[in-house]
Amino acid sequence: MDYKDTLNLPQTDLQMKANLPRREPEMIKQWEETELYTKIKAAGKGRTTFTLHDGPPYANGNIHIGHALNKVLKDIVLKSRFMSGYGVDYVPGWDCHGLPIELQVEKNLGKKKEGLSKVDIRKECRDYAAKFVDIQRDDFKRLGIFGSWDEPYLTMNFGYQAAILKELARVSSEGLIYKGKKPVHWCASCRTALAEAEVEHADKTSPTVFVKFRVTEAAGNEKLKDAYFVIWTTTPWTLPANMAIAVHPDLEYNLVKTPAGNLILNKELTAACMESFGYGKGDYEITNNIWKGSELKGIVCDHPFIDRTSTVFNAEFVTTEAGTGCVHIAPGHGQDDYELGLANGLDVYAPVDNGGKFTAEFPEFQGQFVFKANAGIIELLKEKDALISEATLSHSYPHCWRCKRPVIFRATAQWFISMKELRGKALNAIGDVKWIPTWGEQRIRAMVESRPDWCLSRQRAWGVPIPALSCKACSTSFLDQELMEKLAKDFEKEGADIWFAKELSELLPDGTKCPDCDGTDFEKEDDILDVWFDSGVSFAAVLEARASLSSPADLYLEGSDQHRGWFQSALLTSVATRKAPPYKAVLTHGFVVDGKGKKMSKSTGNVVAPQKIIDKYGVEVLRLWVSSEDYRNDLRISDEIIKRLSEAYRRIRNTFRFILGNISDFDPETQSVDYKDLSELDRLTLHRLTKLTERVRKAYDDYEFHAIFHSVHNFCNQELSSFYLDILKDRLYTSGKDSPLRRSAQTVIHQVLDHLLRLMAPVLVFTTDEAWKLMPATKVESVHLSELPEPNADWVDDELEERFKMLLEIKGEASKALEAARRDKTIGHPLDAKVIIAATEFTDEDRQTLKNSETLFKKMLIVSALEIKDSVEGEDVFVSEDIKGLKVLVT
RNA sequence: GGGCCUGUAGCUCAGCUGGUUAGAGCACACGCUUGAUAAGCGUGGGGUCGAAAGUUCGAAUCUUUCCAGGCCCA
Repeated sequence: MDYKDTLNLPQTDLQMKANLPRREPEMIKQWEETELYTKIKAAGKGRTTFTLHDGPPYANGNIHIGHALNKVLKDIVLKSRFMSGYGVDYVPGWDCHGLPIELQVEKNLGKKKEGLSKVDIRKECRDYAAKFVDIQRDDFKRLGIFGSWDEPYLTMNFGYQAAILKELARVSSEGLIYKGKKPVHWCASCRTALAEAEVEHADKTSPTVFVKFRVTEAAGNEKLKDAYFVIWTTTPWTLPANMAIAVHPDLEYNLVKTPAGNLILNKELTAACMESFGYGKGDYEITNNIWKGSELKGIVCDHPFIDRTSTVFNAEFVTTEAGTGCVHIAPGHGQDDYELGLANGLDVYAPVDNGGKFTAEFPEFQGQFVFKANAGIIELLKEKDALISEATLSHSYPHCWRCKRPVIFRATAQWFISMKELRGKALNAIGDVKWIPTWGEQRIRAMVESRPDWCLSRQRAWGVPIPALSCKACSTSFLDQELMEKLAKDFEKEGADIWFAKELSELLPDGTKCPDCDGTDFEKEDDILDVWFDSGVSFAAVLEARASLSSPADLYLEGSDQHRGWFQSALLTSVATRKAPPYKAVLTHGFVVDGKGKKMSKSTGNVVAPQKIIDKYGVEVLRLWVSSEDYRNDLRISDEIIKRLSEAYRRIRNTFRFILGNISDFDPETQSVDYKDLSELDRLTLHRLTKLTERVRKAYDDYEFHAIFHSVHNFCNQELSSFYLDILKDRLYTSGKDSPLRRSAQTVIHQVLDHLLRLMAPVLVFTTDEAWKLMPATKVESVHLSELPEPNADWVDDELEERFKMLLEIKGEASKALEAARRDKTIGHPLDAKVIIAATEFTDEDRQTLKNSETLFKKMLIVSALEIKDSVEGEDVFVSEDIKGLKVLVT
């Protein structure tokens, strides 16, 4: 008879090789077939709900590693919250409207799009978005994420579109919406506004002019009287819209006597300007009159050719890179100009029409195309003796992506949400929210404090219309409350397309009147809403609309870029309409960067695709990566990191496997050994398991997921593999199958595995469930329907822990002695060794403790014999350096 | 250029309100084992805490500057 056959060797169906890429999809299928998620939802009924509201990704393109990170974090949160006793439902969402989809659709259509109506385009966009929702949904499900995948929320659903309009009406009824002007990129040939994404930069040749503005009110500064501020511009055609001059408050400006008069210029730029003006050394004189920009503020000049003044303001954006350090400001034709104008109450003036031609507001040039008018403007400047010099310049200039023609910057009418009243309320609301990490509060606070009014309107096709009316009689443009409310009901049934498809007469409630002139004849306006408004109001469209969710949400969880995105759009719309934030807590994570901490980009070629990791290692390893990193900072990913993680995964899996193999003949119901009958070593393990459970549960509660991975990984290595389990092997393999020694070991490792599986289930969704199903006598069909283990107070034994501390320290020293003996070839396997330990200088108490532990200590060292003596002598004695008076002899 | 954030061994992380020779796991090297074996065990080397200056009796831990990097703006 083979001696081997008498051993109780491990037996289990949990394979050492996980084969995750193949197994995971099978398990997902199995979960679907057994309707696991339905059961989770059902189990949560009647419990306190925990609502994590999903921020909708944009329905365009395949998922990248950032999506995977975000979704896995959410999944870990919800699984752990469910297992902590909350009712949860993960309702995934998609952001479906907006420019990127519309652009892509137009690109795909190519020439075919000529002749297509807005409604046709919208249909194409809807199909396109739906396609990517499907693609992304499959990818997300593959990540092992549980959720209501069959009932996601899509911002293009009719119900959602209706909700958007209802919320718009609600914001409007609060009196927060107004129509104003704002400069946008405008293509005069396509007669449309362009978004940033539609603008391409290319070289263009422009005329450049130096223009002088005569000072008329010197603010008490005599030296400046009749002097001239000189500005430089590459767009002479914007001069009719000049409203001001900007100087930098901290730069120095000097007065220069020249043939063209006394000129005020930035000091550093003076020499270069004189050269540009064609003045030789003797032609000008730089005076000692120097002012800081801040001292020039408030000076008033005359516009060179229009009967209007132009005031000097301070602006930080003024640079000395080119020009004169004095900047021509036309709030209707530039972003900086616009903001400066807004801050100082300047008119957003742009006397240019949709075709890029001057309007009747500037009669001298009415009907002239702006770029053609440049020459005429320059002539006019000459006539008025305002031109100092002119030249041409080739520079990078924005062009229309479609017609490739240069675009202009032009103020157009737009709808806004005013921040005037809202800002203070939003800032207050920020204080009511828990921000994780805490600095998130400072970040969003600073952004809300400084953000301009929210521009709601977009001149595009794919979105929810802003159903504004324009009165044919008096040209007043307005939002009608009744119309919006009626329309919202219609959207619910037929979708937002009807605004574009139907005649106004079919949509308008009876008796609609112009608020200004009581007129009854209107035109539809066809601006659509900024998509940030769409997703912003998801608390209304989703949380308030679904029974399984609650509002405000318990948590929003997104990347830190959303402080300026969704967190803000949701906050503003919610505060505007509900007087309260839409979330109780906001958690942000960093961005995924490469192994060196650099951002990923196609051009750098350092992009890590989740699909590649999944195919090679499995989702489980990707999830482990998410859980191993401190997501509050940026998260690094590289081949090395993933390789390390896959090794860590194997270690954890092997621990599961070893325990499973050794409890295959164990029935915890009938064969468990009482705690009081367990050995000290067993109880020490239960004590430490309890500590681990406490730590891990706290980490879940506090969203400190990386602490979970590190704690569990350490536990598997330190406590189990290299200590407890290593010692246990002898007991498990050689004791009688039903002996108390073996059963007590099984009692403990069964508990250990039961705890570990449940503690890790939110992270290692596949492996824990696979192992769970192989556990003896599990009553719950899936680990995901179980609960996180409670720390068992009866298992805590700090005194025991303290006692073992000394033994473990001595064990470390004994290991060194064994290692030395092994090196000398005195021994091979420790089980061949006999060890004598002498505690010569120990206190009597410690020596007694040690002597009492002789048997235990022999097991801990896994040696054939062990003796504790008062002294030991000989050449081969190992004398400890770390523990005074400790000697070890190995024979 | 501005706001916010980050920078501890090859990798991922600890290191509490400043206080003994900076820790863990993994990886690496060497060895043992072949009764967790595409496994297990042991021992060991490795960082002065991004850099500099400062505050302090004393700093990885506080301050300033600089460098590198990230997000959001300009």
